[in-house]
Amino acid sequence: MQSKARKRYHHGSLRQALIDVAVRVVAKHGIDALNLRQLAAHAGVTTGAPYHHFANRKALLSAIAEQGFLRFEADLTAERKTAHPDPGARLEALGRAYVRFAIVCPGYFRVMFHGDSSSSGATQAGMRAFQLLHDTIVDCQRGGLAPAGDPAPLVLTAWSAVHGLATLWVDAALPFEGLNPDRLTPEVGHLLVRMFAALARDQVTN
Amino acid sequence: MQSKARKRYHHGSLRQALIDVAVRVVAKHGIDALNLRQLAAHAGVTTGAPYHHFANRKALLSAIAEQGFLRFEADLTAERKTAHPDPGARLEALGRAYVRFAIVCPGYFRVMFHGDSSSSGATQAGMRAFQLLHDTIVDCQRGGLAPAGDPAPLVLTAWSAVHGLATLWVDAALPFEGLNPDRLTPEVGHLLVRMFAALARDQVTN
DNA sequence: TGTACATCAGTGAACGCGCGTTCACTGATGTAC
DNA sequence: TGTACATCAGTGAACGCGCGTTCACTGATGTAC
Repeated sequence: MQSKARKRYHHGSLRQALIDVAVRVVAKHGIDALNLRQLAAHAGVTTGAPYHHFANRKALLSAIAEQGFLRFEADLTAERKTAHPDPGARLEALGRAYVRFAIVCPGYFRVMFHGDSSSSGATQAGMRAFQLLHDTIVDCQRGGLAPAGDPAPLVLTAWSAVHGLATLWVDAALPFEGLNPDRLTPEVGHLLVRMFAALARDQVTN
Repeated sequence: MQSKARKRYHHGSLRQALIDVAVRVVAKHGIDALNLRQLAAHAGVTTGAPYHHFANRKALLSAIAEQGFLRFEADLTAERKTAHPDPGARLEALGRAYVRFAIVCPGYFRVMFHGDSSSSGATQAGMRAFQLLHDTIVDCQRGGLAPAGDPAPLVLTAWSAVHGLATLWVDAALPFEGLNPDRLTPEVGHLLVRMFAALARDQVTN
């Protein structure tokens, strides 16, 4: 279909096509390697064409970040609608969705967190994703599955753990052999949830 | 002393001076903004001079990463030599040292984890730092301060949490108000250690 | 159903500059004798 | 203690190119009548 589409003078969906190619390039070679001329070439279009859709390189990155955050939020929100036996399971699913997003869409992930893009749409979607995690942890507290009190440290700990795991993965910065994150990722999520619950029980006992 | 030193034809320690300036630039404006000409200018030297110390830009980044990892390792190792009441306290101190390094030296931190530099010196220092965390967690297990069994998930969880916290901080990617990481960072470390211990007790009880 | 015209989204050539890198040179430093 | 010479670490000018960005243009599309 690409070969047919390429013949047409008007691309039809160049904006999204550019974003798609860009995400793939960033995933493979990092943000620095992103270059509008090659991008246009990959999309089968001349160098000037992208400027009908993005004011400049930075605007493209902003658009990618915004779309990334929206998809990210959608992934997490989908998890809320899935039936989970209890808030603990939901929390674990949220964490896994977070890491999964980074693994499946490393291009988006990189731009979202290193693109220096602070579009309001992006921050808002990021905030909503965070709120989801926050609410789930509060639900855990109510159900006795997380220690009572100020939820902020719990939220930050969970957020840091999944973000750290995702980041280490995407940056291939796990400088140690014998550790297989692919296998360990679910275990980490499960461990966190079990630890929340254990500390909650501990509090009740004391 | 800079003004005096600048008059001399030979700089004396240009190599380190360049690294120092580079780290400051990266801390402020990111790796992409690092540029050898400006760097030379900041160090009070002409454009060609850096090439007597670094083969090219990439070599400079590698040198920064390597030095960063060595300092990082030294920071963590120093914590091992400090007297701590128990392995749990040592683990907590290690975590705080990790995050502190990122906050104090964001320039090094960025290059270490995004510089695409994989010098063997750097990876080896990174491995030793990781080993330190690993050993401390095993000590916790022996002391009943962490759940028994395969330490790998515990290690990865702890590593992810501190790395995530550090990364979120350095990237200023904490997109939520009302959360003050400066205050919360020690709490996160403390929480993790307490959760390890709680889950350990839980295992004994069952 | 056809024609005129505005608008949109491409083309492709060119501008221009920032920045990595090179090179012939020169001043300073250290070492042999 | 002084002289000759090798070597190191600067200078400063220039090369060259990759890449963002612009611009006059042209082909396609949609809408009014």
